[in-house]
Amino acid sequence: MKNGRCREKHWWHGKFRGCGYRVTVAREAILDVLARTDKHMSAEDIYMKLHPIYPNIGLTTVYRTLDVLSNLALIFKLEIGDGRARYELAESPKKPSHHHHLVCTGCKKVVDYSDFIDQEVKLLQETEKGLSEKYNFKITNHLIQFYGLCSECLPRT
Amino acid sequence: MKNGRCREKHWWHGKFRGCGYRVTVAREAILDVLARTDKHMSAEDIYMKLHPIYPNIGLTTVYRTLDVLSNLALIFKLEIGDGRARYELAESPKKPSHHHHLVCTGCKKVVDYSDFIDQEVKLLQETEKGLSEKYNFKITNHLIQFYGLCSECLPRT
DNA sequence: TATATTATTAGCAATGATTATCATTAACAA
DNA sequence: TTGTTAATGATAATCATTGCTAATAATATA
Repeated sequence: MKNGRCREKHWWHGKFRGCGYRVTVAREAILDVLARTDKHMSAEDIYMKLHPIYPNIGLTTVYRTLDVLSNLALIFKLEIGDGRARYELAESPKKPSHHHHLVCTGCKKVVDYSDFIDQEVKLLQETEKGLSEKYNFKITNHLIQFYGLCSECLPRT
Repeated sequence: MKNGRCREKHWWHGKFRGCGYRVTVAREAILDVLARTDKHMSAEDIYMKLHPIYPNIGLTTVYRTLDVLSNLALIFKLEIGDGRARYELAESPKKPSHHHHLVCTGCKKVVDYSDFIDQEVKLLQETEKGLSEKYNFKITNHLIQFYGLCSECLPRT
């Protein structure tokens, strides 16, 4: 059975090579960490998770690798307003492909949701079209996030 | 005729006092700068604008004041993803009361839009209600932003 | 109006996430 | 196996923002 731990070829190897990137231990390890969690981890979270197993992978490499993986669209960078970026795998069997985020401003936990996503996407498309024309923008991206307190943080306020 | 320059009492004086804040030159000057622009300015933008007139207002004070004004909900803090927060007056005759933002990733210009806002608000309310119940969150806020290139930045790519 | 109280401020140092530098190491094509 | 060159790790640098502290100014009170 396949898993992310062994060094056999994964589908993304082609994507790496096709873009002139090499397949390295650090890159596989970081992808692997993100593939094994449903959390939204910061660079340092990933570094800490990796360190016991790969003590020679530095924080700088984690940042650089996350940047590469972002550029390859293998992962998404997510800013939740606390000045520390989080990352999540772009495609995952665990999560719906198109989703938005619900962020707890207490513990910074992020929940993926895809409820109402069809209506959201529909409205987004209309809005995007309208805005493009009216303001003469080439729109490339959007961001929808809800902020609040989760059930664990709420009692603590 | 009233304007923001003279030191006569403004409606927000009550809000200041009611919350135990004092009305100071720096606070009025910063509110005034934000009231006179439709741009979305960073702390340093505001500092630079203020400096020729009030050379004794320091950058630290600008940050602190923006924080106070944010807490009083007189202004909104706006993060556009470049690590530098922008600020805008919460209520202004110049801009629609409820609006979202269209951000140019080239020059970081921010356009307020309120097109489609009614549908957006309606959907947001439904989504918020649904998410609150399903995930047991107390939702306090939301963020909708579109990103793209404005007509000036597009040709430069 | 003069004075006491205490919030506010300026200047500077410190923080903390992220990025640049550069000598060394490792992928991988041949 | 080896040469080329991308990738790495350690450290220093950056940059927006915040902490600190003595000095100042806004307001309450006499």
